[in-house]
Amino acid sequence: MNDHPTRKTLPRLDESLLTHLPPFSRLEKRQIRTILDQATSRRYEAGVAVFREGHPADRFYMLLDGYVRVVRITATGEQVTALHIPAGQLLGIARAIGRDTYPATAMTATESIVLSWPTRLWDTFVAEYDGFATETYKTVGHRVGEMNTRIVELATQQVEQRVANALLRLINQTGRKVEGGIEIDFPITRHDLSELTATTLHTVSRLLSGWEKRGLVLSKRKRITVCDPHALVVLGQG
Amino acid sequence: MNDHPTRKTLPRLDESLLTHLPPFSRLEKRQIRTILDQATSRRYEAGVAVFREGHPADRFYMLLDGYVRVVRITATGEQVTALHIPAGQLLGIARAIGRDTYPATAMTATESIVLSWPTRLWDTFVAEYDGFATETYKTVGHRVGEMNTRIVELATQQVEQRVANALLRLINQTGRKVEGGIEIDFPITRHDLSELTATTLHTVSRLLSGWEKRGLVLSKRKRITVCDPHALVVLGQG
DNA sequence: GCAGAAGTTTGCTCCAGAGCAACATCCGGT
DNA sequence: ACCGGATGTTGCTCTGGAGCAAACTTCTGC
Repeated sequence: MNDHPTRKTLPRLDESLLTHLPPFSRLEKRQIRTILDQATSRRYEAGVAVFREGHPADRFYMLLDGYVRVVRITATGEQVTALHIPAGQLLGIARAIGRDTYPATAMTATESIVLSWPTRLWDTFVAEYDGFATETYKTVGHRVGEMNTRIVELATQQVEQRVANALLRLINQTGRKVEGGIEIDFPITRHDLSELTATTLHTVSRLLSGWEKRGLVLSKRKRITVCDPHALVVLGQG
Repeated sequence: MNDHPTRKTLPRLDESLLTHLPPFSRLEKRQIRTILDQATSRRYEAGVAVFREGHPADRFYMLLDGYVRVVRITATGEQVTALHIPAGQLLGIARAIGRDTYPATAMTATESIVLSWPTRLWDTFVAEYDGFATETYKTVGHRVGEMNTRIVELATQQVEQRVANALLRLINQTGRKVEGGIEIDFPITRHDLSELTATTLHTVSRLLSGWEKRGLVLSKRKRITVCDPHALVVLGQG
């Protein structure tokens, strides 16, 4: 029963799922209906792969709910997180950038709901649906910008700055207001953060302890709340 | 006379300049003629900016001859090289990824010849010229892949491995066979190499000295020849 | 041919942060 | 309630490579 990535062809997907998402926002109800009828809906639990680096890119995806980490795995088995993707974005769009295999692995960070379509529909989507291509390429552009930023950070900043910045980015993308600050909306371990900032979980742990003593953050197991974002910004600038 | 970036509207550009370059290779002579007639040709000396990060992306470019470094400049003024672009590739294609400013600065590494078009022609190119969009997005995809690799390298490898890999990439992209090995085809300083690998020129210098003693490379001022690529590959794996 | 600039080499010191180890804490399953 | 496996904390050591300083070499312009 608890089949790992659960495939569920839901009775009928509601159009409102897509109408407000940028790649589809300019479309008519009828078009969205067609798109949804071609989609496969699937629920993944936390920590499983949606697709894997190097595999043929036979589907593309829209993350409806949850969070996905885009990771690369090195020859020695270490994982490096390249990107976090929040709900409402396309992923696995290798086809858009002329690749026929996925350039990285996508792992769910939380339980997630994902729609997907076979890649052969890609060209149809681009041709038929007004604004789809443009919005997709904006996403690509945004991710290129993020990657650029990551490179600069890795190249020039100290660990403390990188971790501070990573935390800020996470609360920006996925922050949820709680009493006492802004909490990262999904479970994240010290180890996850260390993969995101290219350091060790030990160093992350030490930094968080230090910040907690100074009242900048509040952290429990797999949970981090930022109490003083501004102080983190200052740290992040170095 | 020696006006820094020299603008030269050459008497007439020859069609053969573009016919064998991927974004244009499927086009007819007549179409290429039109494209060339709309282009501005310009020569840049080494070490000048073609366009700058953050400026409005009002033109897109094709590098006909030379090499260009794509760099980002940090708040503290350090430069980080994100990418090297060899002749025959498009650059400054912010428009393709939905951006209206350039996400990075492009600096010539050597004297270079560049064609450019106003960005408002972009949509026309995409619509009218078969294969143009596809090939462009392949380029984007390739660069995304490179950036990903850079991130992984920065996150997991030691300096020696990074420098070895950078050298290998350079000779792959721009290597010229000479007696005794493969030489990087443009002048490159220890400092350039350090910006490419996120280290200091001192460390690069030490590494090169060491490798030279072991017969792996041969380096003069601004010139590096790789004598034993295979040994570098081994070093690069760590 | 000379002066100054640009690029390179090398020695020395120092420290951020990795690596290792040991322990503490929490959580889920039976 | 208990056990075992994740997860988190903290102390200690050690080292890669940054930072600084000084000298050397090669170019460029006058």
